[in-house]
Amino acid sequence: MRVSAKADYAVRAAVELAAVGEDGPVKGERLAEAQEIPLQFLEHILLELKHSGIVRARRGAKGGYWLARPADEVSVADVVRAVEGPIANVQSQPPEAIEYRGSAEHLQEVWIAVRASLRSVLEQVTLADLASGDLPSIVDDFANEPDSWAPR
Amino acid sequence: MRVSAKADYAVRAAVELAAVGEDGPVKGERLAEAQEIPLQFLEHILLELKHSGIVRARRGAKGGYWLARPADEVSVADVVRAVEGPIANVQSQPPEAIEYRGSAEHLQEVWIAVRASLRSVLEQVTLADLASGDLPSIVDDFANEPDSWAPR
DNA sequence: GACTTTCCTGACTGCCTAAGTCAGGAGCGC
DNA sequence: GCGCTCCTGACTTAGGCAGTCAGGAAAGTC
Repeated sequence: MRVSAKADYAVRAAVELAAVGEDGPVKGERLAEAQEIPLQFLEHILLELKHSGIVRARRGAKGGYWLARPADEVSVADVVRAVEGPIANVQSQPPEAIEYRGSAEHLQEVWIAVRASLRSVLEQVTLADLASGDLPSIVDDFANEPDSWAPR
Repeated sequence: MRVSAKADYAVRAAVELAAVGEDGPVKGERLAEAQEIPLQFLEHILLELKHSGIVRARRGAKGGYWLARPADEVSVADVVRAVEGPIANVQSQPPEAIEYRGSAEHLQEVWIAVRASLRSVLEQVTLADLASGDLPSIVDDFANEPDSWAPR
């Protein structure tokens, strides 16, 4: 139930690209500096983002990275899945594939609900939302509840 | 963003205890068989549950484990936290402790919302709910949406 | 066409966690 | 005191996480 450094980095780099917009390719070094991410590690991440079609790249002078699609068509879930694989797996299996015995029978529905609730946030928020700071209401609602900020 | 085997086992064992109710202590071996969990591993897990006050135990003949509190006062979140630690940490830090620079500034609110949405499910569901199969509406609502069952 | 720049890729590392197993010790009830 | 059951630490094996290193391949520049 934790978010890896890789996923965090990937989203931050993608938002940075969204913020730059159409102003030509951005080189890895600049992304790394802007978000304080180790350059070599970031390049591996950007490669994965490229392989899953979220980002494009060109080499050489004037080269760099840019978003393959408009920023409002890329969700945080897309980015996280690209580097971490399926969201909310249980024991490396998707929740719908698990069978529970006896009194734990209904646990499956709980894991399904967990995954759905994660999706309801991550699939709603786009890179454009993040770059503009104008977040969807579901995020605002949760974030405005003081209890959400309490550690536990 | 995945649920460990340990957390899954812990919840299943706890539900089993909830289902048995007041009928005296249940031995580890029986829990292990009922839920098909490796016995030795399960005993380590039960020990952790004991240390965090969710379960009690007695040794010797007629010994075994039972819930320390009524089943409707123990949430799935309690059990998961007991074995996995804080839910939804980012890079091993709670989301409220992270500072983001530049265009990623609002990412913090997204992680906060992610955690809050997880809590809204996991803290709502109790062991009693699971044992009876009568799940809270938030779980039902998510589980009844066909899209929630689609892999992705 | 050489040179520089930037991405692309695989191999490697060190550390940590996950998912267990093994062996023995300690308390409880009879 | 004997058997049962929990309790605990040490150990293992595999794999993932978070990077680093070294070199190669395309794109643009002079």
